[in-house]
Amino acid sequence: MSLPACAGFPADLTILLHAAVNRVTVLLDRAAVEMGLTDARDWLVLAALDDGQQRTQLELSRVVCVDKTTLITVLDRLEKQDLVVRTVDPTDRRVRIPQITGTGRDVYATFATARDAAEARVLDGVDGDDRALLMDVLGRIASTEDAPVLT
Amino acid sequence: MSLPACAGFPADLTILLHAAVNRVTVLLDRAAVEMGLTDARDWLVLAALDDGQQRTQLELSRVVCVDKTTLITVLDRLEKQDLVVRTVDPTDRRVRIPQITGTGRDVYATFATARDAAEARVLDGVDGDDRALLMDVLGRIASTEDAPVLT
DNA sequence: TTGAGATCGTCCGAGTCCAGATGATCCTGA
DNA sequence: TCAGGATCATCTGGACTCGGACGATCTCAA
Repeated sequence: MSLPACAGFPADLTILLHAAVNRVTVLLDRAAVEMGLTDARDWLVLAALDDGQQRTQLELSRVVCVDKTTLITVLDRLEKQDLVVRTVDPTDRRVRIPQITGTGRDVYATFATARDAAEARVLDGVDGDDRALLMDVLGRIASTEDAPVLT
Repeated sequence: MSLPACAGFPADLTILLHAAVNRVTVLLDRAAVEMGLTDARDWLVLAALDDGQQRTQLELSRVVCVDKTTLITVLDRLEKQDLVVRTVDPTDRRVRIPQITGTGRDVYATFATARDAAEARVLDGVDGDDRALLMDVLGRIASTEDAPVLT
């Protein structure tokens, strides 16, 4: 998942986005392995579970943008480390409700501070207003509707 | 490579970046396959070659953030489609200099307009100043120095 | 109650990725 | 000239990814 640092070339939104995401991913992967997680996906899942909302595995896979079959291996791993448990929904025995455990919450909390530090470093020199704008625009990009047809 | 659209959850720089990059990747993958390219990497490579600069394969792999062994398969594919040729550096017979062909340039040009359209749609409602700022900040994130040590 | 169809999590297999090994070639110093 | 080491592209083995198939379970209409 980690890639070499991108050298600069023709600046275009997509290319810059890729480069930026690679940059933070490298930092966060490093922070993740330092606390026993193997991947960025691990803490993404923990982050999604940390809000306490009950989600089915399928919903979870959509939320964290991880393929449902890949999510299984992530959950298997996290469950083996006692960071997560799969509970059975009493009203529907098909579905599993993954939930974060106490230790999972602890691990995620310490990771979150490392993550915030990494993000702060990466945003060094960008003032508050610009940060807010950045987040806003990114959020808007992320949530643009799918084009009905692409001619 | 394509992922389901990300539902919104705790907004954090990394998560938003991932979501945004997924969003544009979905759009661009679609545009790419419509003109016979299989992947985002295909046009990334074409984009890098389009500036006419002579690069060794290793340099190219660094520029487009693609593993050198994976780049080989990408170049094989592009070469088979006559979009690219591998020339041998006359001064160093070890290295190959991949170069974009005329048809490669044509394909990339038409793709570039599709890409610009997709990006424009995604940035709809963001005015010029904010766009410039976005690109600037992304560029700065992408080019932050590697931390010497992470304590 | 029963049957058809939808939806869940999981499994399987073909395809892909990438760290490390390999062979070809270059460079440098003796 | 030549040996030793560096650097290039490529190959290879083992791990990972993900579309499609599967069994279990639910829902709803008859």
